[in-house]
Amino acid sequence: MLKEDLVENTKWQDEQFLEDTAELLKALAHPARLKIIGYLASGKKCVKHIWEALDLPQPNVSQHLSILRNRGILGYKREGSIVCYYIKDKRVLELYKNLIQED
Amino acid sequence: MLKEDLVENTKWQDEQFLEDTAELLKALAHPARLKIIGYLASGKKCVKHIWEALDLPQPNVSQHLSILRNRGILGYKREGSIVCYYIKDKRVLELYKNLIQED
DNA sequence: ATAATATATTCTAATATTCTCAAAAATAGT
DNA sequence: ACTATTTTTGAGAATATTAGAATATATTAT
Repeated sequence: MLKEDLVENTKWQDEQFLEDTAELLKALAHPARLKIIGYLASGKKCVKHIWEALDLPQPNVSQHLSILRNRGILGYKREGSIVCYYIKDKRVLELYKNLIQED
Repeated sequence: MLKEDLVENTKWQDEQFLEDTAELLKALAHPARLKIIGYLASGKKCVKHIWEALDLPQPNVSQHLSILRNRGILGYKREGSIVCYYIKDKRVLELYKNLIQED
């Protein structure tokens, strides 16, 4: 993206974009939810593995998963008695990559 | 960034990274503050121009500016009787570019 | 049907965020 | 010093978010 594009860009005038983007960022703006994203960045994982790996109480993780799921950030698939989550929103993966960049 | 890097990446285990990043995202996760970032993306602007351009009450904008300033996202410079703000944190500009990308 | 395992939902108390309005600083010009 | 302009700060109520406990649901095996 060129600097000119940024100067001429008028996305910030689009209230719908602002609201949607703020919602997206709000969903990500929590240590536990970022942790979930980071853990899922390497691929689909089931709920039990998630809360065990993250060392957080199961209901708490479940709440955060539902927030991320409801905002369309995560997708899930039931596989028998277990449920596996994955990052559905590609933009979020890009954002996360951006965030872990050292600079 | 290669996919392997994402698989092997362990940033999500770094509690300090999680907290700092969540703070950063929380600061951005508001329509008015995103609007400010978008407006400033094209360069330094003074406060009056900001709240006029954004069509928001002046004290409200000032509060949002102080949030962004206190988190080190914005810098400012007094020029006589007016104060001008600019995006200081380069990561935020990168993030914003990422967010306005159509996909 | 019952038990065991895996996951989700609901409620509550504590805390944080948000907006609005009023008042207070800071600066410049007269 | 007085006034106008610009910007910041504070108090208040309204709303939202959070963790944690208790409970509920779904699936599988016996």
